[in-house]
Amino acid sequence: MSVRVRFAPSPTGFLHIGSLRTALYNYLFAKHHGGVCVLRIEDTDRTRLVEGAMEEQIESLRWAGVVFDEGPHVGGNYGPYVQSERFDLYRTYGMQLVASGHAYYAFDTSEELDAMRVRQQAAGIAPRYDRTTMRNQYTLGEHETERLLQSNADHVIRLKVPHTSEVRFHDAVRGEVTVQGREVDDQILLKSDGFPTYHLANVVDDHLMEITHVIRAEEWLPSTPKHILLYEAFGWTPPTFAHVPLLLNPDRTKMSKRHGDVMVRDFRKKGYFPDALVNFVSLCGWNPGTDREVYSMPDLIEHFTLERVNKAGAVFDYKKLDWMNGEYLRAKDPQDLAAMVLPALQEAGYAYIEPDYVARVIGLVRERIHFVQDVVTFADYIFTDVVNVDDEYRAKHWKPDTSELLRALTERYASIEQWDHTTLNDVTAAFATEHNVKTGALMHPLRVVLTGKQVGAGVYDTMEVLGKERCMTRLRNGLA
RNA sequence: GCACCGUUCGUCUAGGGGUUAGGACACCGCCCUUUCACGGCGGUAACACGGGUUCAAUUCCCGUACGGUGUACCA
Repeated sequence: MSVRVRFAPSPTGFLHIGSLRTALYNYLFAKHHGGVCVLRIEDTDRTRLVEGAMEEQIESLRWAGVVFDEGPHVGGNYGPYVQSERFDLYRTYGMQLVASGHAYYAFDTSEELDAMRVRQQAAGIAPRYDRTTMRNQYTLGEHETERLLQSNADHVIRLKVPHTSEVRFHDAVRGEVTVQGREVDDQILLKSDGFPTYHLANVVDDHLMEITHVIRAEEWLPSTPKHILLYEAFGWTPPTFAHVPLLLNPDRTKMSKRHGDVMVRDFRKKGYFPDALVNFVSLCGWNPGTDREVYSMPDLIEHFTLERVNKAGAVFDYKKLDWMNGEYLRAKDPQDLAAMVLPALQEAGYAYIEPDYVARVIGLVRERIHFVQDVVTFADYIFTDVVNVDDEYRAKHWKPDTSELLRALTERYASIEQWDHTTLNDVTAAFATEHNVKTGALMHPLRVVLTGKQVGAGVYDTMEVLGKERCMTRLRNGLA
């Protein structure tokens, strides 16, 4: 049987970085096995819907390179792929369970349920729905139940958990997991608004869509027994489950926005490359067992296996991500990078600059920056002729005879025809020797006048990119 | 509280009955370099604890501790 997996986000906000990783693992697993990756939107909570969230999540996933074979945006033979469009289905299957005695009607109000939990906590017992004392078809009896249903009383349908059973399943990441039936709550399957809960919708859809492997975050592990029980109640074969570890904050709690950016769009906006982000995030909780750190999407697909997914949560290391992004920055074609940074240059107010020239600038400084768009501020003195001088830096290197020396050097430069690194180096070195000064006494002042900044690429390389004319102008103006 | 899951350098991780416990990020030092980076070399730094099993345990088993997740008419 060929592999079919799904990523099933809820459209309640922007795509979380942890969700991206879950989606990625699903995608990698599917592609590794030549299978199908499905996108399904779980919008059964009508109160938490956020308009545009589905589109944003799909866009973030597309940006990251996670592509789906089936989904609301691409179609497929198992649709619809949005749960609210499958509404009737869940009621049908829920009623089937009532008919077979695996589920039942309950009429409790939320106040009554709250009171029940308060009582249970006071008594020191685990808060779980008490089938024997609450208002449901068992305590109310057939007639009263029927009467309430006839009168359109608010009601839900709950799973009748066999409390004497033992639920056992094999998790591809964690091995055998066993839970006592008495620990499992009589979960609501159909809410009073007629929509299914995650648990019902999830099981029905995974079955109907012929999902073979459910790869999801560890937070789902505790409710998996409910799902297993549902498969059993329906008489269906459950898929293979794989609960992947969580992405964590530095304090090891579930990764949240309290500790930094967590939305994929935030990373995108900050200038991370999608391939770098994907590379990094795939290695949080999974490892191919080699010393290699850099993997392209095809590499990841080739090497990914569930067996090598870790059990423990992974703290998200922003610093290492930055390093990874730098690796990609240095490996990419400057021409491509130039195209990416053009809008930022325009936004910064600089006149149009030829992409070829921008590419040269990027080649000049990319060892020193983490993000492409850093070039805009890092090398601002190349995009404009306004040089903002770092006074402290100038004071440190500007000696009494510096101005005179530089004036003489400038006139020497005037005669240079081959304005490149080698010539500049030779001419400057010869000049230093003639005047009996160290080259350092020349280099720093040159940097001050030409760039204004202490930090930057090599002076000769910078001069080469700047060009003779602009260098001469800056030197003459700067020494006037 | 209860249930489930987890625990190798600060972080991501490799390893697995006998290893000098390996790599990466970060940090420190040196080299390269007239800056800062990049790169190269080197360094600091880890098997949570206690019992077993075994000739031998970081590795297997059991406890404990600590941590996380879950415990909704949310997903």
